[in-house]
Amino acid sequence: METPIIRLAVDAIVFGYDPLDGISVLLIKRKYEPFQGSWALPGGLVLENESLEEAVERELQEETGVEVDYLEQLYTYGAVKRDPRNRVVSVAYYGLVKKSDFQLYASTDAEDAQWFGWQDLPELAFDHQTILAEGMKRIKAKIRYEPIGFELLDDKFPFSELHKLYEYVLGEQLDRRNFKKKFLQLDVLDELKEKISQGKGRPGSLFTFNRHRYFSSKEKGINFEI
Amino acid sequence: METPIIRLAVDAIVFGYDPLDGISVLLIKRKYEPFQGSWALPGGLVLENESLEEAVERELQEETGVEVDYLEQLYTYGAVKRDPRNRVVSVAYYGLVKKSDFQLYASTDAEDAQWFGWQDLPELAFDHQTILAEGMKRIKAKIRYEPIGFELLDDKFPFSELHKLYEYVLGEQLDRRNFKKKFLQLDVLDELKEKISQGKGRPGSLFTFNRHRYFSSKEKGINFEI
DNA sequence: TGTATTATTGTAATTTCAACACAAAAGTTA
DNA sequence: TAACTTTTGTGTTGAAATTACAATAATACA
Repeated sequence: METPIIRLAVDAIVFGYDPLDGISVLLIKRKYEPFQGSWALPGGLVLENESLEEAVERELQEETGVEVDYLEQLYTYGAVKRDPRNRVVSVAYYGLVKKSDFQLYASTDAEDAQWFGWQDLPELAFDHQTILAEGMKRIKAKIRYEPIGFELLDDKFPFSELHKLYEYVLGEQLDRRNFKKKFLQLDVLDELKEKISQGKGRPGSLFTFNRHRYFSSKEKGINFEI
Repeated sequence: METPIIRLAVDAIVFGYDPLDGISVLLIKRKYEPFQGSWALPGGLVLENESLEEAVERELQEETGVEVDYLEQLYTYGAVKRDPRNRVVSVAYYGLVKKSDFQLYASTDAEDAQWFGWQDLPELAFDHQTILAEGMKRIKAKIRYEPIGFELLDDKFPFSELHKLYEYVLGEQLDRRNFKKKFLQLDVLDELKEKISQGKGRPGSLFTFNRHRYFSSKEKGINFEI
């Protein structure tokens, strides 16, 4: 029997955050058929001598100029007819970035690259709608038991920023006082002496995420949960 | 640029259960190089006109004669050198079966197929050790928030069986009374009039899992959690 | 200087949960 | 057939976590 010809691709959901607009998703406008002119997740074929993660990073760099701080595998989509022309199996990843860190540009296979508010997404090519829906589900679940939120914030941040981020991601209101109490109990934040004034109002202390304490308490089997 | 040649495979972790031995894993002994004679997860290359799930089911049937009741994707392994000879990316799945439902047989690419107690596993070929470790982690997490345990029990079962199963999978003691209280609160079990006597002791009622009630409460956003 | 705005801290009421005790219904023993 | 062992069924309780809610402090701005 001949080796079957199956092409292997990666697709990436990049969640970007900034304190004003909340969570956005990075999409590209396709330059070629199929689905020419449609919006789609960035991605492309995996090369023979690169790992899946390397493929994602390369494609993101080529198509949009973005480098992710955090990347995790989501799911692999293998329906026979998901690509109308060839058999393409795609491994989907999702990544997190601070939106302000990048200036988008489009090149190679993309005609355009743009952020879309996650309440306000266009129709997508292929089965990318499904992939994205799954990704949104995953990040909502994940942020409750892994401290991935810090990938989206500056190194030092006032508590209100963290609070706002969680409300954006989970799409619900969280009592400010209880949220803070709960989070501080996890003992993974350091409060700095510095205060920051954001416009008017009483200035808040800045906090940093203490990775070291997080990992050592994780080793001890204490698990993060919000 | 030429289309890269990457082979796509599937591997399956099959967890089998019976009330005496607890959880076991189905392994095959490899007939051919590489890793000839080693134990490995059942699996093989995906054909051009079948989905990933179909590939898993076909390979399991061919190599071991087992049909799974429940199948779920685990993770995709794509390190460049995970197969010493060619570039093979493998999508790993895990499945659940009642061990008593099958008589194992080996054929095609397998020299032998056998159940191994999950405390008592041999060395495995390729990166299958890693895959299996991930699978065990996943099932432990999953059984706490999805009612997958019922795939491993008979249609009607005394409560003690369910309790024992959870203790096997989680590897820890669970207070019988609290476990039962918690489980009944989920309101997905029906208690039958029938009793069953298992040796000595007071006979217990038989229960069944009410799929319908489970799915409709899931739709309402009520989530299962033990 | 007063007012609007945001941050910080506290506490009482409620809910949840783990630990435990005991009764009921069988088989086992003598 | 009575005493004992094993297993199931049901309930109680105290500690801990969660929730709801309000008063005070520190700044910007007019």
